[in-house]
Amino acid sequence: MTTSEALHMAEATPRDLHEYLTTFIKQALSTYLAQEQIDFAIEQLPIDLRFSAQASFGDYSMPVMPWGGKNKLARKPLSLAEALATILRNMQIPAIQEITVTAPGFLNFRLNRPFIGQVIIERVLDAGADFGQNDTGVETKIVVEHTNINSNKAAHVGHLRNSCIGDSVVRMLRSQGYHVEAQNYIDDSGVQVADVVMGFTLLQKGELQLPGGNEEMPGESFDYYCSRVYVAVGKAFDEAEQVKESQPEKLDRLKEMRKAVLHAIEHGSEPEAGPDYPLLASDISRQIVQAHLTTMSRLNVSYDLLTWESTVLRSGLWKRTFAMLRDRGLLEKPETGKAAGCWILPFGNEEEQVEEGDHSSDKILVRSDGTATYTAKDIAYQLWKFGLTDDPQIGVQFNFTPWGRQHDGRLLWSMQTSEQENESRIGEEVDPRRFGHAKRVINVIDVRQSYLQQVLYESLRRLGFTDQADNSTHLAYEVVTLSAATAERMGIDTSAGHDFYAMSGRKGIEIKADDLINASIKRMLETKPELSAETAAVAAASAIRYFMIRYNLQQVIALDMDEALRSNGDTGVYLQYAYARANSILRKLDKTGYKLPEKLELLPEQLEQSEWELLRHIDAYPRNLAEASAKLAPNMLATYAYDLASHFSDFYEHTPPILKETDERVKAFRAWLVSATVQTMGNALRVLGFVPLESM
RNA sequence: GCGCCCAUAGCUCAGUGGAUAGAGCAAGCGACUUCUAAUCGCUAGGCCGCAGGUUCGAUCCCUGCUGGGCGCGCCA
Repeated sequence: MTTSEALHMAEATPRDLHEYLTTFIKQALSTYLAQEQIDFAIEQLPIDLRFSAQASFGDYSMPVMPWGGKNKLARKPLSLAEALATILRNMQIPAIQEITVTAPGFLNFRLNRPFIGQVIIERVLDAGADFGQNDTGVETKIVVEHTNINSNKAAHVGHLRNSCIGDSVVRMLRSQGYHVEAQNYIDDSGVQVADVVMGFTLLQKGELQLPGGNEEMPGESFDYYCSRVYVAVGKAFDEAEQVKESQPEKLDRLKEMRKAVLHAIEHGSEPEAGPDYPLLASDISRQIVQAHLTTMSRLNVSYDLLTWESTVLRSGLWKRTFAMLRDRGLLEKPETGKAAGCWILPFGNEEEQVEEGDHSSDKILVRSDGTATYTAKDIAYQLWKFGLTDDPQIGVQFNFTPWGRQHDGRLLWSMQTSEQENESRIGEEVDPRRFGHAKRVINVIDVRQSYLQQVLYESLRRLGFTDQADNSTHLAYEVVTLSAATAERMGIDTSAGHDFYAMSGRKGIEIKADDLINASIKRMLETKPELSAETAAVAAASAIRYFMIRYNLQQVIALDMDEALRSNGDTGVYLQYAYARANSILRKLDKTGYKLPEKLELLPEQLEQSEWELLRHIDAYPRNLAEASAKLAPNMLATYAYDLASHFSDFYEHTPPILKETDERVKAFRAWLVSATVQTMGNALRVLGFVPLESM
């Protein structure tokens, strides 16, 4: 086999070893079926090719036991495997060195490693930054909604899990060619914002005291300050609740005020007297959102569009959606019972009458005071994401204005009502069809809102939008809690002896996102004091992003500070370190004046086990990325990247320094291999949302 | 009560209808005059929660049970 023949193979071969071997297995199988005169559809036989469990078996193995059954080929697995092995051997495939059969029916392939290695390296370096990219999703638009923090307080680590998952999913889908729009939906018209607005008003009247002082503390950011205000208002409610027997007027006053603020925010109208709540609320929200965006940018998270709950309301989108729901007879307005005077979406089974006091599964969309619930607004928003609100029956239009340029150069847009035109508009008209109009919508929201998401999709279904309902995905993830050790260190009562303790933003029991990031940067600098501030920040971001996505989405994370800040072992820092080491080799080679040969020459006849392991993991990147993306499972990609880094470390430790290599063929091969590793690692890290560090 | 999720090494977690269940941390031992030791090697550590069932084969699928978490609000 000459180099040119090998190159020709590279073009002719499918994208990876898996596909390459699968092709031959199918050929052999069809030969076998003809030989044995068996009439059976090959597609019915699963080809379960994988890395061999042990190196002694081979490089790739496949069980044929599932094919032997009575309703399949009705053959003994072992003899079936033997027969296939014979056929495959006769095919004289140059890339396959040896085919063996082991009990109870495995077909094992040992490959011609130098030959395969050459093809793999060639393929990676040809593709470059595109290695792993896929065009499956081209011309399909997906909206991914994530982050979604109430605009009333600082982000905490729970929000970080959301944004890290969301941003990783966005990047994975983009790697598969999808046109992805990342939307950050701001709940700026709910009770939480109202409470902070109340807090500011009460502070002004001198009716509220904040622990730590009523003013912003030196160096305190606005979102942190609002967190204190929010907690203080929550406490005021709690205290009023406790004395409601003796002083009922205290609680009544607070509730009255909250109601007034909520109404004002929802309608956006200026009050005839008293404070301008809507203006205050909008001012607070904008500042807090900017603070959240700054926090997220520290983790390299960015968005395409900000959407606002208040905009959904004030544009009339909810009103029109409500009319549509009502006109189609989907809503009810009970005159008695718990939901008297509300507009509800009925979900209860009419056959079995719910007992008084029992829970009803009906969902209230409009409260008896006429205000809309979160779910209601979310239905309208979901319709818009699919472009369904272009329907003349709804026909609500929005304006889109630039919010600002993000840290990565991506322009962030903000959705506004068509009346808000006078805000800083720059330049030309923006086609409103540019946003939304998705084929598929993915909502990254924690698992506690599963029922609400179901209601949402069921509403679409009842409106007749069944395709859209089917194309809506609730990407549910479990919450972040505090480990017992970390909770105890924060002064939380841990006498109950639980393994973990839930956070509570309302009570101020939480770890704030920026505090975690700052602590991580500090730890990086303690570990390696010579690091630049920028490198430490990137390493810290990698550590946190990795920590937030390495778990199954169904896994509750009990955040432990020691664990989250660790910078060795199975961490994001390890990935960066491996990448930096690989880059260092290339730098040093370059410094010594070494130039990689233009063409990849024949590889050494024998490859080290560590070289081979690294090669086949590189080869498997596109397949792993595609699978992780299809399953919306960032943790799968994290695991892949860790394995790759780990195999590189193994190679690094177990082969002599390339710089001192005297055998030119070996030196060239290893240099090429490091190059391919750098390319693959770098590509994977970017999909994970890391900024790859060439040195650290 | 009803519904959803989780249970794998001391701890935190991967894992797959298939061969001897894997990492990291912690513990013990060892490797820096050698391309970055934020690394690597070795040792030790497992009724894969329990009991049935399906299967040639189950840690994985099904049923029941136990323990834990979450949801069931005119909050979001």
